[in-house]
Formats: sequence, C-alpha cells, structure tokens
Amino acid sequence: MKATQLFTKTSKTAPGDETAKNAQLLIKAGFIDKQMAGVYTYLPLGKLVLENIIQIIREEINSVGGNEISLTALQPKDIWEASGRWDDKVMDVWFKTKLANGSELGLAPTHEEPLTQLMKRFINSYKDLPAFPYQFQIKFRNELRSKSGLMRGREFWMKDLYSFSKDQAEHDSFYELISEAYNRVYTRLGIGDITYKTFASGGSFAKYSHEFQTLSEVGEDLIYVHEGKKLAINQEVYTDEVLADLGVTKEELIEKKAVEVGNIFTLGTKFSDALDLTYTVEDGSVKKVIMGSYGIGPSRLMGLLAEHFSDDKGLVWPENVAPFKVYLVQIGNSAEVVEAAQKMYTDLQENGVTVFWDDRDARPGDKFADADLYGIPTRVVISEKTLASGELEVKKRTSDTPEFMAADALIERLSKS
RNA sequence: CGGGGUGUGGCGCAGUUGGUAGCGCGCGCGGUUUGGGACCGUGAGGUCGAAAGUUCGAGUCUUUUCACCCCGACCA
Repeated sequence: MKATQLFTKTSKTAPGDETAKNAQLLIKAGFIDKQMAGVYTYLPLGKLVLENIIQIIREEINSVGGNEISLTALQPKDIWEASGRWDDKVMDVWFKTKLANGSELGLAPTHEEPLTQLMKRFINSYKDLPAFPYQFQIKFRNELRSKSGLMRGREFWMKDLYSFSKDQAEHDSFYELISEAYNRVYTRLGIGDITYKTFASGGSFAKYSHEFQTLSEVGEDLIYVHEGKKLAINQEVYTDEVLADLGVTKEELIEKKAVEVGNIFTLGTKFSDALDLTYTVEDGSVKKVIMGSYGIGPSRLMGLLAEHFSDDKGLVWPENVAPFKVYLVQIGNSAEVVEAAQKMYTDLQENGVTVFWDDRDARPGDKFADADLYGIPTRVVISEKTLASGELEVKKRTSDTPEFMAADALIERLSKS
C-alpha cells in the first residue's frame, strides 16, 4: 500500500476520553476509531492487523479439523427459550429488538443454541461425529461497563468453535488437541511465553474449564502461576483441593494479573438435552451428543498486543500480525529516488513481502515518526545518500541502530522470514 | 447499577467577579525549507453535549437529561 492511497492519518495527540494505552495508541495511529463506549471501527491498518490475527487462528483451527461457517447475528427467541437463556435474569448481556411484525429478536452474544439447532440437520448417526464447526463473528454483549479500549467491548470479534462428539473419550481427545492448537496460536502471536493455560471452574459437566491467560498489568483476572509447569490457577478456583489435584503448593505459585485471551469449555449434554440433539449408535440406540465450546477474541488480542508491544514512540507489532512487514521511507522526490523506491516497492511485493511505501511529499521526520507509531517491524530508507552508497538503510522497529545492506540481501532476508 | 470525574472548531486544551468565544495541532493558499513530527505570512472553520430556567445579557448560575472516562459491583 502507498501512503498516498491511505485515507487515514496519524494524530500527535491521543484522544482525551481514552485512558487505556491500547486505545490511545491505536486511535493515534489511525488503526481504529471509537464509535461509542466499547464499540470501535476498524480502519484500514487496524483491519489488516485484525485479519492477520484471525488468519493465524483460522490456520490452527483448520489444522485440527475445524469447518469454518458464519452463523447469524440476529437470533429468534424460541431456541433460547428452549435452553432457558432468553431471560435477562439468566443472560444479562442481551441486546434485544423486534421485527417489524413484532417478533422478538436478540443480537447473538454467543452461539451455542443456533449451532446446536443447525447441527440437528446434519447429525443423525455416529458416522456423522465428531464435527467441529467454528466461525469468526462480531458478538454483541450489553456490558454494564465496557472498558480498557478493545479489551472489553460491547461489540467484539470472536472466534467461536463448538465440538460435537460421540462420547466423553472422543470429546476429551479433541479438547486436548484444541488446547495445543491454542498454544500454537499464542506462540505465533508472540505471547506464548507469557500465556498460561489456566484452570477455571468447569460448570456441571467437567471439574475444570481452561482459560488461556496472558500476563498483563491491565488484566482483569487474578491468577496463580506455576512457571515450572507452565500452568496457572484462576483465583476463582484457588483452593487447597485444586492445588492437591494439580500437585502444586502455594509456595510454588506467583500471583499475577492477566487477560483472558481464550477459553475452552466442556458443555456435556447441556445444549443437546435442551434442543434434543441426538444420534443413533451402532446398536440402534439413541444417545445425546457431547459438546464443547472454545473461544478466542481476536479484537481483545489486538488490544492486548497493542498494550504489550509498544513503547513511547508507538506500537511495536510482532512480525506475524504487523499490517506490513516493511515501511519503505522515500526521502526526497528526485526522479532517481522515486524510481528506486518504486522498484523496491515492486520487488518486495513480488517476493511476498508486504510493504507500506511512504510516498508522501512530507518531511523525513514525519515519515520516521509515523513508521514508529505504526509499529511496522522493518523500516527501509531510500534517499540520495543510500543511492550514492549503493546500500539501503534498514532498521528494525525494536532497534535504535540502522544497518546498511544491498537491496538483494534485504529482499533475500525478508522473503525468508 | 453505586461512587467520582469530564463534555468548548477535525484532535488536544484555555476561558478570570455572567457582558454574545481563544490557543496549539491539523487543514487551504503564498513563500523559504527538506535525514527525526520545520519556519514566515495569510485564510477557512465552533454558539460552547442537549433541553428548560434565572437574568437586560449565560460557555460561565440553577434544574433535568444525554454521552464519555475511572473505581467498584457484574461478567460462558
């Protein structure tokens, strides 16, 4: 993308009505815009980051057999009444509305009911199981108080996956697979080392559910971390019994604040009971399907990454989620410089390296400042100086000192990474 | 939902004892500049969140209301 084709621009001042670092930086950099409390627009650069996060999750979910779908946001009330979750006293985050004919509707805060209903059409026999449908969708939750920028919104992106299994063993095996897939997601996002599989309360069908908690001072959760075993315990189940279960002692645990970046949950037959989702076994008998649900919030992850990977100059995206790999700074407007920049822009793209070319008629300082604020991993400068020396100036966002290299060497390095 | 705070050009802010708004950034134009957010000149742009009230007169006072932020509660 060329800078002159991007309609957003950066701001020198952070918005006065945001105190969360992630929101301040993302708004200053023009990645997002606030529509109202807890509701944000994704602008071109922010959309690229969000899509990169989504794509990583998609690849890992597909690798364990996920089938991507897209359920509806508008929900009829009958199936939610069947599960008992239409009542505001049971599900207190509903946004409810009506059709023109008066029928009541809700904006989906989650999707167990509609998906269970849908799967009744496709699950009849043991031969149809297991099944792992999932989607990326905007969820609507009428939070009493949204806060912390992208971290807790009333409208937010969620990857929700549901598993449909024959029996507990099949369920348990997938549960383990998805747990590993989640770990791979966090590793690819650059937060694997500070993200812990955390034991949390399990509901009626399992002793525990598991959250994936990333250490952060802005976190809303309190967890007890065992660094050696790479696990943690949520404060809500921090009891002697649980400690004994996991074979750890209080002395080995460290209390930390963390952000919940994922959750995997055994549902058992809660929804297959409510909506009568059954299958026929080999012997002709009929059984209830065992379900699980698995969530990751891409938008919350984007907020967390902005919060975690940033400094006084702006964002510092990990390679895998950055909107572009390279920020190409063109200094000067001489024909030689423009031509060289154009060639580099084209060469990088032809080698699979995404690049943002700052072709604006602006001063170098403006371009450097934006390159830093955007948090693009690698900055490449082309100017009269670099043309004279025959080497490009290359600087990592995470480094203060540039290095100099020939164009070929740079392209080779970047196309490999 | 309880407590606290804040709403003034696109953004960030100021506005003294009430006398019909000002600064910085950004933006337009002219010029000088051009390796870390330049400078000079000039110009456009707001009726002060909304409504009602007090007053000769309200951004400044009163009431109501809406929105936003923070703390708490809540939170598949």
